[in-house]
Amino acid sequence: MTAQPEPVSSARRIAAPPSMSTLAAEALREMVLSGELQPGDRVIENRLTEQLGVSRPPLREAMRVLEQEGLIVQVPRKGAVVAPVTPHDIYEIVSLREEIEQIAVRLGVPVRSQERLDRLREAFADLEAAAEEDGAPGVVACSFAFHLAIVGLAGHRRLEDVYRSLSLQMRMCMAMNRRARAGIETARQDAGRHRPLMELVEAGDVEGMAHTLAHHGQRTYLLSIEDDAEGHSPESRAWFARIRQEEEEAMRHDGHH
Amino acid sequence: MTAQPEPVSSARRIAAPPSMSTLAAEALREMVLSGELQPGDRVIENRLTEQLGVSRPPLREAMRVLEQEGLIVQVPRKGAVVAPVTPHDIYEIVSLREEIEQIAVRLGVPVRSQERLDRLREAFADLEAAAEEDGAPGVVACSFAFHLAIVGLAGHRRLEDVYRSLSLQMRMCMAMNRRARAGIETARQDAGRHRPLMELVEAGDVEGMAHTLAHHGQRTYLLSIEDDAEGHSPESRAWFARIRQEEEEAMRHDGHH
DNA sequence: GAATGGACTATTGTCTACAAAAGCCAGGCC
DNA sequence: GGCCTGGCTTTTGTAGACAATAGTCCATTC
Repeated sequence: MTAQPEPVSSARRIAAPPSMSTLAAEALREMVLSGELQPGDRVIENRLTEQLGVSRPPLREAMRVLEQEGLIVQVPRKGAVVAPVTPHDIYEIVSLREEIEQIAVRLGVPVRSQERLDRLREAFADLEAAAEEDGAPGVVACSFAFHLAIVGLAGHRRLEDVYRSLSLQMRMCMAMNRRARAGIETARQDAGRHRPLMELVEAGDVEGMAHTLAHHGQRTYLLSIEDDAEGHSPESRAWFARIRQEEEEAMRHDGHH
Repeated sequence: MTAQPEPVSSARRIAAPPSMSTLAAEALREMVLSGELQPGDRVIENRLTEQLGVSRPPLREAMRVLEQEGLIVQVPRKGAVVAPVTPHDIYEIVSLREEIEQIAVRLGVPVRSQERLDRLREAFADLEAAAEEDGAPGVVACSFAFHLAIVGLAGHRRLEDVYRSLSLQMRMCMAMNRRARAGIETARQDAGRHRPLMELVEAGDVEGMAHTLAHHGQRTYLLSIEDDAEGHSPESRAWFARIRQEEEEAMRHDGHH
């Protein structure tokens, strides 16, 4: 308490020196999310080391992280592939993601933490800016960031981590080539729905939030998937049927108004 | 078909050749769960390599996995420590764990998948056997396995993975020396409460399951923590207060009956 | 006597090299 | 002609060594 030998405390916090393994993880993640690597593609270690300019050990650590995030799967002596996604997987990802949103608004909206609200407002501003300027995939990232900030209202790190992981997986699904257009289109449609969400947050309307999120736009992208008969489970089939019905009802409602 | 140089085809499926990194992860996880390593303890790589008999690269991969599981935290150039747990962390772990149980029974109990029910019955049998035979920590592991099997009814891999991770963190908390006794004691108390749960599952009573799980015994162990003023957040404080009140009410109810 | 500077040690981050297993292709045998 | 079998290639798993950084301790100085 007598003397602090290091007065560089305020700027220090931000400057975290990123290790090679962390950088490799980010790069690999980006490759998956951008669609450069598609579900089912093999992930060869040697191939990537020269591509990313790192050695194999850090790359392997990065792959272990991606595996935990659900973006790739590793089979012990056979190698790794980008996680294939079946309709059942879509069901798991989206249903759990919605459940977590519900939990988060229930926990977080009533608290009204200024710090977290500011973070959300910032994400909202970014989203609106991105929606106006470029019609590019930047909107997708901002949309996910906005939703993440909503979940962040709860101040529940573990809840947020799970949500982040699921969002990554959902983005990976959207990057599958045949769906890509639908994904971006969905994001554009959603852009208009974010303002009502923001207003509900400001008003502290938990019920409204829960209801709006449950019928939020990112679902519409699911309708492009249903046809695939392969990889359905009984649960996923029933769930898709329910979603489709709800969406049709919502669209009919929109048409009538 | 002429001659099988390796007639071990049926047993093969089970015998997945575990790599050193996997073994290291299991060993390290066991050290944390048993309390040999306690929250806050530093995890030195060299120290562990000679202890576990593996080299550093696989050990580092193992640590990355444990980090994702929430059992250790790594700071870039400073090293790793066993994840410290504050009351707020306890709040996060237990509250999310309960939410997931609720989701799981809602999704899983009505399905009545024979395969998953058999798995649950097996876990229940193991638990009862362990409860009768040894009064040791084997009961704790079986109790967690039983709960995991309940969540498994949903057939929702991602839900199950999150639950598994949270259970590991909860076991780690229980391994903190001052709470250890309370943890095991709790497990013993719980043993008697598992049969009703099992019966509700067999009866397909979703509401009953949800209610019983919400007031299930593993909460009682939380009462031994509340005093710690350090590391509370507003959310955790309110939550602990609510739990304590509910538990007192339940105990009073038990006393009156 | 206390604070500051520097050197040292301990520890992490990374790379190259080696060993083993799995898949593949060609050649031979039935 | 088809299938097995042998070796070869590719790829993964692991080890040991080197480089760089952060923390620590001691000596020196005010």
